Amino acid sequence: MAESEYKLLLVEDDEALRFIVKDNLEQNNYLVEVAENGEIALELFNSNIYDLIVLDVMLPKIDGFEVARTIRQKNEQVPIIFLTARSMTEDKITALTLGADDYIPKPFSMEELLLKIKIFLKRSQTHPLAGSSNLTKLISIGKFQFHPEELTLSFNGSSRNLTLKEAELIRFFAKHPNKVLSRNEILEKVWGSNDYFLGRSLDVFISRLRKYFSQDSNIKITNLHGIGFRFSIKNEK
Amino acid sequence: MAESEYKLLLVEDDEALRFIVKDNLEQNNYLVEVAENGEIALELFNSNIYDLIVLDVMLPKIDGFEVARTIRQKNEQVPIIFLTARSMTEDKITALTLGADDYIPKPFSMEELLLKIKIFLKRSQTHPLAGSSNLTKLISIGKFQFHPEELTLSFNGSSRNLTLKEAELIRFFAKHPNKVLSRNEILEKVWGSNDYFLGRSLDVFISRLRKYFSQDSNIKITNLHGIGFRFSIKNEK
DNA sequence: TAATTTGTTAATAAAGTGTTAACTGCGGTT
DNA sequence: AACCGCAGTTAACACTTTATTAACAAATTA
Repeated sequence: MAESEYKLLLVEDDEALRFIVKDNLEQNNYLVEVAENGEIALELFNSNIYDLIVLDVMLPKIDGFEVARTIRQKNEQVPIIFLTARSMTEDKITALTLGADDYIPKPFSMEELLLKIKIFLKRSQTHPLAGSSNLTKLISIGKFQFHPEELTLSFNGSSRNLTLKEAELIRFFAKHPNKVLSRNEILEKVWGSNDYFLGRSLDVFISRLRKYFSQDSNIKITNLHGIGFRFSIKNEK
Repeated sequence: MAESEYKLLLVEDDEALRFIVKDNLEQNNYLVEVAENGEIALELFNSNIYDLIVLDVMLPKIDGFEVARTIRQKNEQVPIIFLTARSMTEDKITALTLGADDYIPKPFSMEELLLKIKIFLKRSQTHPLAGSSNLTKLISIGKFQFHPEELTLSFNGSSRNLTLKEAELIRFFAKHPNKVLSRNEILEKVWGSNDYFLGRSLDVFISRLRKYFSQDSNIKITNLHGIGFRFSIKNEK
């Protein structure tokens, strides 16, 4: 298995490079989603939880800094690694290196990128929600708004409190929408271990989440007999 | 005998090289299918199950990266070994060198290729369905689309749910189309063991699959009395 | 034709799931 | 220290889904 469970967002416009870097990151057990421009990047960021963002500065339309600024309004912590051209002016580079973020000049080696990613992820490990990820304040799930920090799930003005495990399970599902997740995978990642009774516990939580999300018929938790579950979000038109 | 069980796809436009490499791989007990360009490669990939892909980067029409990207959309795990020309730009090569995928600069030695293949196959153990490894998201079987992860078989817009065993059996057949498979082989690979009653169980499943595939007269499961079965797909013109 | 193998449907047994409620352990209160 | 409230686990029970076994018909082989 060897799952790192970390989810990264890679923003890069050059197609070949994007493919190679994505592929390499995946081979190193990161979950990677890609955006080829700033708009798509922000869209993705709004409805997903990422542990780290790799961001090319030179992008069509909205440039990398602009994207970073917008991201920072919603999330002050998620590490951002900028991919910069060699031609960057001194002041911009120094501005970058001061914060928690970092930069890598092109052309770069995968070793270098992997190493920096590793360092950042290690550093940003401390937070209340056990598991792995860094805190995004708000995640949209269908008609709902999920606040991992607040442990709330709100919809249509009203808000419901969640327990820690409920929140972690929702977060895990939100991280892998529309994907078949094995019982084993869920238990390992959310509960940390896996035995018969925890499996039943999972069923109890599933049952509860179904109730919570029942107001939005586009959100479903489907069981695949003998395998696991799929948290699916149909985006309506 | 000496069946390696591993099935490879070799994509290479140079005819002589293609022939030599294929021959060499076969000498080493790999099942090898070849494609001379990206289009054919993708076509083959759509209706076959491969354990590893050897992919020339320089191809007519669609280049190797483009092929790889398309493959990765459907299968995140299958190892890809790139054959690259020396002329590649620095950053792309360095980006490649680290991941689980690999590259081999031309000209290369067969030893080198064989060694890398061996390493990759060992690492990416081809697992049963439930373990979700090297799963292609979608495999075309005649008019049908088979989704191993989702456990569905769809055709003409409508989709039917499969059980785990049904899916495993279909997957096994799909990997060895038009080949005679002994009862023993099927039972060992799909059921894990072999006794009289499991044999009868297999017959029940065969019967069911025949029903599922009956809408496409080009797909047949033929019994060879006293021997086993052949899952055959006639490609229409 | 007799024996064996296969095709098919139905019956049975086994495993997995959905749900509610009871239990357990723990931190915080009185 | 006894009590409370709560989150998470375990228990219980009904129910669903799946795989295996049984039963019998049909086909094949010797």
